Amino acid sequence: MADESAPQGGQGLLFLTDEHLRKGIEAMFFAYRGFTADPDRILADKDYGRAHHRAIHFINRSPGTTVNNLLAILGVTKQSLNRVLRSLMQDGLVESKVGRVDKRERHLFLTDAGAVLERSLSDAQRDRMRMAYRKAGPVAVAGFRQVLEAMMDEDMRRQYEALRDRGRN
Amino acid sequence: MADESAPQGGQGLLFLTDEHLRKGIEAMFFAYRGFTADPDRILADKDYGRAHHRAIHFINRSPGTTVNNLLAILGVTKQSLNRVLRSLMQDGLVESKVGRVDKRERHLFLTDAGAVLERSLSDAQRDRMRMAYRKAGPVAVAGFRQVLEAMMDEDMRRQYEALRDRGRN
DNA sequence: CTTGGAATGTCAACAAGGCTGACGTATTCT
DNA sequence: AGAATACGTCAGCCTTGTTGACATTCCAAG
Repeated sequence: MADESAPQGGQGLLFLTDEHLRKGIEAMFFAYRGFTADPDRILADKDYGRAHHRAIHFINRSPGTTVNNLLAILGVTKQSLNRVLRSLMQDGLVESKVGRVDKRERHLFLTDAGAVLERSLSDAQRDRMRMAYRKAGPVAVAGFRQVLEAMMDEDMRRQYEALRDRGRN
Repeated sequence: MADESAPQGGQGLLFLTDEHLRKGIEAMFFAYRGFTADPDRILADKDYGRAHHRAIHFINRSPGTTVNNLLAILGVTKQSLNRVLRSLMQDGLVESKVGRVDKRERHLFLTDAGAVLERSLSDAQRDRMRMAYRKAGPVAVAGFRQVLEAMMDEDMRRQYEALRDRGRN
């Protein structure tokens, strides 16, 4: 579908040469650094790291999510996540509530203070994203998303799309 | 330049909503996991990690580069890089030659064994990239690259483009 | 020519944040 | 009642980032 490679006159696969692919790999490497740079700067002052950011992001995204849920999304072990959650709860940025229907579950929420931090982090990251999007234009952005989605593993893509759906509530 | 936003009938900036930007952020997060997953698997067997991969990649890319040079590209401290280089040299994957003109400098090269490992790593990563590119098509790929480049910091972009040029030798 | 500063790279020690393994507790399911 | 699930925690390990201290080399000013 959408085979727009024809215009390149018989060389429709030029974009698949090793050289071209390597440039894509390096672009990914450098861009990811830019992608995380702004939140990292904010977090450095506060004794938090990227791990805290990820937890805060997805708790904000899906308030009331369970620990297990978060584990699956972040792709880390519960011991690792627990270390992060413990410090966030001690500092009053995240709170956990015992589940009403299943009391074994803990549902996670940002406190007001947590929401403030989340906002400052995501503002910084969105600003950069917005700049990049504006500079590249909507057609490029559509392509950007297409390639990223094609790069994910199957199970990652499922989680990514589940988030996309749930985003509406 | 290239303002192709017009076709969306007055809503040319729809792709800049917070919601849309957030999806881009999450796509970046999940895609990067996919991006590193294959080399990580290969390296796990060998007592090496992502840091080793990065060093090997850029030494292969620019043979004879100095430690300082590599430092700037990788964006880590020299002490951190040194640990990685030491183990790679002990294992005979990388060798360093004292500079002829400036004896303070060490010029880095992959050995044959190092080149073999590099090949297996970059093959794995390229395979995934190739799949994604093929699936998305050349137009999407062009957009992908445009957005990534717009996401980089100024100095990263310079390094990225310097690599691009030097790639021809 | 010497000497002091800058540049380059090495070694040591520490912290963050991954990991595995083992275990305890509360709750739910069969 | 017993097995399975969800969660928390302790202990210990590894990778990979950090800073600090130091050796070597080069270069330029005196």
